[in-house]
Amino acid sequence: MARTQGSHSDITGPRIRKAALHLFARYGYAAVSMRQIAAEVGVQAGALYNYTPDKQSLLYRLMRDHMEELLAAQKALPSQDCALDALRQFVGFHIRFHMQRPEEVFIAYMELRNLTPENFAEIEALRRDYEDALQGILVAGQAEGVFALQDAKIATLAVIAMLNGVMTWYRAGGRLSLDQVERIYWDMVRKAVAA
Amino acid sequence: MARTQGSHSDITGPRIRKAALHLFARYGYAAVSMRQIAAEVGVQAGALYNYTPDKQSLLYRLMRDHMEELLAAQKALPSQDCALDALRQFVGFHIRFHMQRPEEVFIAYMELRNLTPENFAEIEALRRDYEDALQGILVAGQAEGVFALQDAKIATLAVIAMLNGVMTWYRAGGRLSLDQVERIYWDMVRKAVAA
DNA sequence: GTCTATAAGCTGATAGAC
DNA sequence: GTCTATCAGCTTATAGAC
Repeated sequence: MARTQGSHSDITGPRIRKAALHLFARYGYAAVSMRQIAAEVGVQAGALYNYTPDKQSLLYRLMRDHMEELLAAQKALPSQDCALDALRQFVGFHIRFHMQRPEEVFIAYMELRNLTPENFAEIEALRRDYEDALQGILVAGQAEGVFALQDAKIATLAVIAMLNGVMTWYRAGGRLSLDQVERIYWDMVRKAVAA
Repeated sequence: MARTQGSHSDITGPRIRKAALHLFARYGYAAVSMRQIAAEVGVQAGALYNYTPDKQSLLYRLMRDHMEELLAAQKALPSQDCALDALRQFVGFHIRFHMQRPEEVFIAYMELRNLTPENFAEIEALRRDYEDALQGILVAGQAEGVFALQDAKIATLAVIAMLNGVMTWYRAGGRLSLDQVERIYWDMVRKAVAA
């Protein structure tokens, strides 16, 4: 990957973020050096600082971009006539969106503690926005009488935790197709919150 | 915490592991140095190597001790007459055991990738033993006709993922008591696997 | 925009004095 | 069993040549 001198501002930036994404996901933010990232891209370490002020900003940008994409995609979902349909849609969306970005998802919740307090607060706010979308569905379902929950906030966190569990074991080409996984989880979520 | 010379083999070892536990849980294995651990204990860095051959072994021992305690406690649970009672007991046990050891639990699943392949395989085997205990309950319940699951293995992982979610938000002295938390989760788990 | 060279400091681990 | 001193190598980030 060693390269000679030249000007590549358009492509080096994305390549740096992609290399950081792979390496952070695999070895963890703290265990990865700027030199490793540079080597993966094929530049010297000093060149990275034309694209990021420091290592922390690299991590923050990866996490912020991911959370903003997640929120934008969730907000773009078609509205549904009833809470049950909305929940089914949310479960399917959540599983598929996260399965398509396993590295971003892994980083987004493994590396929270490596953010500065300021950056952490911003990522947390985005995460709460996303949780609130699900909580809104659950509360609406309670009002409709189709869901029965002892505590809507905990139910929200429990559903997300259950769905995120997929990431720890699912591998494309394994025993189950994505459609099957989606059906299995939907069955459990539906029953868990049912009246 | 600075100390003068002396012989303390009986207490220094546990103190080192406790310091490593706190620091690894807070900052992550890769971000914590042997000097930081030594400073927390009140010895010089070189002294640590009387108790551990290296940093990796310190992490491995913390994780192995935790998993073995978890398995021993789970195996010591009184046997139940029916799968529903066994599942209720398992849910209560899991929540309470994990809430009492938030740092060990956090390390046990955040630092898996920092284990050597050999150590990782051993911890994974213990984790699988624990999952198998829950899976046995779910399969027994299916045979009894009280549970209905599309896939027992995924249901096992989903229930554990949901319960582990407690760790991310529960704080002692918060809005809910441990008993309430237990009841809320039991309600959702029970319904999720119900026939 | 990338390079080389460097600053200033930290890392895990070891050797030998006491 | 703990200390001090040390090794060899790594770290993030910057300065200045090209």
